[in-house]
Amino acid sequence: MKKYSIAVVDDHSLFAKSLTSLIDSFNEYHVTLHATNGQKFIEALNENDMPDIVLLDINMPIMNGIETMEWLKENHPAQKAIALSMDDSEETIIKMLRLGAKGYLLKDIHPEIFENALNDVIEKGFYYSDRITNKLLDTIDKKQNDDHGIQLKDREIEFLKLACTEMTYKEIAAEMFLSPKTIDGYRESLFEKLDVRSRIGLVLYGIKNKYIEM
Amino acid sequence: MKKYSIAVVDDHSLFAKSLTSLIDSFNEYHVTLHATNGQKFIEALNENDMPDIVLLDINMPIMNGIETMEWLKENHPAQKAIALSMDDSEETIIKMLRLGAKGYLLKDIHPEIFENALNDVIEKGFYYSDRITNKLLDTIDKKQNDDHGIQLKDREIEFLKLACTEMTYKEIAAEMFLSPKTIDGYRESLFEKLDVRSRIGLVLYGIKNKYIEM
DNA sequence: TTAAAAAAGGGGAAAATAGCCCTTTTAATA
DNA sequence: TATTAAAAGGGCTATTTTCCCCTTTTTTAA
Repeated sequence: MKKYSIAVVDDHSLFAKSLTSLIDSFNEYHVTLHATNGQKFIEALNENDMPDIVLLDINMPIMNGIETMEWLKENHPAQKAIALSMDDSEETIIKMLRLGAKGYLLKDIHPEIFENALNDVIEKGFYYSDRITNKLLDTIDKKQNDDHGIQLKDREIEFLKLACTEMTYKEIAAEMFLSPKTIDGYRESLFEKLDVRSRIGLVLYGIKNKYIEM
Repeated sequence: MKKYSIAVVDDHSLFAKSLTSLIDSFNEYHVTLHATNGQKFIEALNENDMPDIVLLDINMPIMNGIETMEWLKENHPAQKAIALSMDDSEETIIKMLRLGAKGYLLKDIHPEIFENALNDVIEKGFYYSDRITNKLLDTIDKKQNDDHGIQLKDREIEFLKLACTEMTYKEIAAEMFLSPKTIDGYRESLFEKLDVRSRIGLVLYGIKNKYIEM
């Protein structure tokens, strides 16, 4: 019986190695490739012998899971990949699924369910857990209007960055060569767009989404 | 040859199971006990047959690694335990080592080094990695700077955390069962202490100094 | 035990922030 | 070119934040 081949792309060596042991203990699977980031994964790929499933961690140095998924979509659109992450933020999940991930597993999943997930992806082409589905439903409720993700314009981003400092809006207006009233417009429109109710909310959003470095 | 026994205490089932596979593949070690939190670990312990090493995750529901370590120190002071965590915050490391952990491993450690660490703990009684040592040195530097200034009291920290949300001060006062005027006192005193001029400054300070997780 | 300090609370006012509805200017494109 | 959408700006008001100076209560330490 031919075993299905799995590639493990994860920078947490201990986890990756351990996961490999586990997968190799399954009857129908074995790990044929291991890389610590997307870049190394791509370099190690043999175009003529692609793995049946790629297990892709999201947070990795150099080339992360999202970038790797983008590359896969571009270069090997038929490649099956499952995102495997600690990160259950809606935004990340959506990004990965949009890019064609066949499933999104949280790292605290039970080993038996993990094996089921592999089976499902091989047999049915996808695996979506309850938890991920619920996360998505939450997201739909929260922001059904911006279904292509929140795109901030350059000028808005500039304002957001300044709003994340101790400057008053008046000072920000001077800095941006705009009237305080215009700044007030940016503020209102961002409050609406980002679903926050105070400047603190802007700051938290800015930091969470890496518009400002700490 | 007798194998050394290892207990794995970790709520991330997939990781725990995988790690078990890995350890069982080592010549000198095998996993004899697995629990998903400290409570279950303690219940499962056989007083007459303690494991040679306990691998203890920090972040777990119900009873976390620190609490479990406290219990071990109290009840089995000779028990060897290694903290195993994603969390490389100085505070946590220090807490665990003070409680008698024989080592502190980050989950992205290399499998070979992991085996070495187990060997060291068995043979020498401890294992400290470069990275952890450096973290501790960093902390010593920081503490020295803090000495003539910034150490926040519990109640101040509680306030700071709430100030880093979209709550108004009035709402924070209600949350902390204090008068808004008292909250105003905390605010003024923190502004002074942290050298900031607006609530935004508090938020930035709180995030920079990891009083709140993002 | 008593003095000092820290924590809790208050009055009042100026500045900043937030919410709503509106007009003018500029840019985009059909 | 005419139409439209977006960007910039204004007026007004309510709430929140910030600041300064003050009293009472509780803890801490000499």
